[in-house]
Amino acid sequence: MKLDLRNAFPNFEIKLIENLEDKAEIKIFEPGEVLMKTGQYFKSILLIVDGLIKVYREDEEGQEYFIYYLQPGQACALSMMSASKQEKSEVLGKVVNKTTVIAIPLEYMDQWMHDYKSWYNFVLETYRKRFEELLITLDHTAFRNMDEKLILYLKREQLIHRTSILTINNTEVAQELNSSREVISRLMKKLAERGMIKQLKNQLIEIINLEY
Amino acid sequence: MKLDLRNAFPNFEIKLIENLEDKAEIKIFEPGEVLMKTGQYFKSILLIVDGLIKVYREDEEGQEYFIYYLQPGQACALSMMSASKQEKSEVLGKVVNKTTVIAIPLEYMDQWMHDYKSWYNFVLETYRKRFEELLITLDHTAFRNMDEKLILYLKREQLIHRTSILTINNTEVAQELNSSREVISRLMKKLAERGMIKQLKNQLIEIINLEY
DNA sequence: ATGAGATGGTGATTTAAATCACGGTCTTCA
DNA sequence: TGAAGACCGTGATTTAAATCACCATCTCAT
Repeated sequence: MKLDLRNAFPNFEIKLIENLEDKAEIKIFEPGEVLMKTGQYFKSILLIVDGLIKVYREDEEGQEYFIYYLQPGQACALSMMSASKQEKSEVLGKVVNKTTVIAIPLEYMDQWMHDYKSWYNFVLETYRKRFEELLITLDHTAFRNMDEKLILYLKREQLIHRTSILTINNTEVAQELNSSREVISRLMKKLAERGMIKQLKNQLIEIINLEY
Repeated sequence: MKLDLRNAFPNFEIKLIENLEDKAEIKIFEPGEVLMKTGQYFKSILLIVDGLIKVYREDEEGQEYFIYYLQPGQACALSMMSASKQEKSEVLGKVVNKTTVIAIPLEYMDQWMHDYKSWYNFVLETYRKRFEELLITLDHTAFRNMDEKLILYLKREQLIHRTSILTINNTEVAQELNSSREVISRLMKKLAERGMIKQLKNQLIEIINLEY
């Protein structure tokens, strides 16, 4: 099977792409599957070629708090950080859309950092991006009330799915925001009253305008 | 002035230490001073040789939410990540104890990654450590009630200062936990009732046992 | 078509936390 | 020494959110 790595990772050098095609194992995941589990050892670095991954932080009771998305051209930062030692995953990664990842044996991490400038830049950029996303998530969590968190959540969804019609399951949103279904239900109603969203049939909502 | 860099960074190669002594600018900060401001451009990578730094995330109203400490032998991860582009600081760093830092011009970052294995390891380890600390902070923020947050806060303080007698200012704790003085005051009283702490004179408390 | 299971809406109640209001106790320094 | 300023404690009230209770839909497989 031939992958279009150039498309997903346009900044990679030709040599690196060739090396990737040679060394990397291709894995396909279906929606709902788990890409990485909390506590699981990383055996390889994971690069997302296609699809969409949702990353969560879990607490002891199994509550799954949403932290960020991973998209094509991105990588699981934690799998990279574990390169040297045998480290466990600190997060849970669930497949949203059918996803193609390439898994690179950990030992190439350091070697390629040395050999390919584009890999070096990619790794540092990955760290920076994930760190910043985490800071933003922390902001939302620490400084915002639930109504604002919900609005920010909807904005993220709209942005990531590039559509103003979202399939939203209140129960799931509640879990991901560490709230409860009833609260989300009432807040959704308020957003609709404020004209920010329109509640359609089923589990569909239309985003009208999420700016206050 | 001669710095004991070997002591603060025991894993650095001799050559790297020599290079550091040559290239780095030494800066001394007094308690209360600001090491890095949110929005400020990084001109250099900051390594902590001695002292203690408290790092905060700020919201628009200037609320300062505590995220983690930086200690000798550690570095400001964000200053490293900004190495390539001109990036602004996302956090606020305040000096707790008189602190000595060495400031390294950004251009050496990439060069040394190439030249010194110990620098490479240090940078990756810094990223990993900060990322993990941020995840832990997020846990506390997302999953814990204020009483638990306070207990975790006190544990961190005890650990970092290596003493069971803490100088605690309720007003400040409230700000750092994004709560209010009154709430902290009442929770402290409860912790004292449960025998977990003892409230001494002034702003002193003694940690007895913070495990439930 | 119907009953099970998943989802959603909503009133009532409880709880955690924030806020208000006020008075007390230190420290300090002119 | 005594007034200002920085803390702290605590009752009362309000607010945001969680929880409880219950019923309404919707989906889907038999």
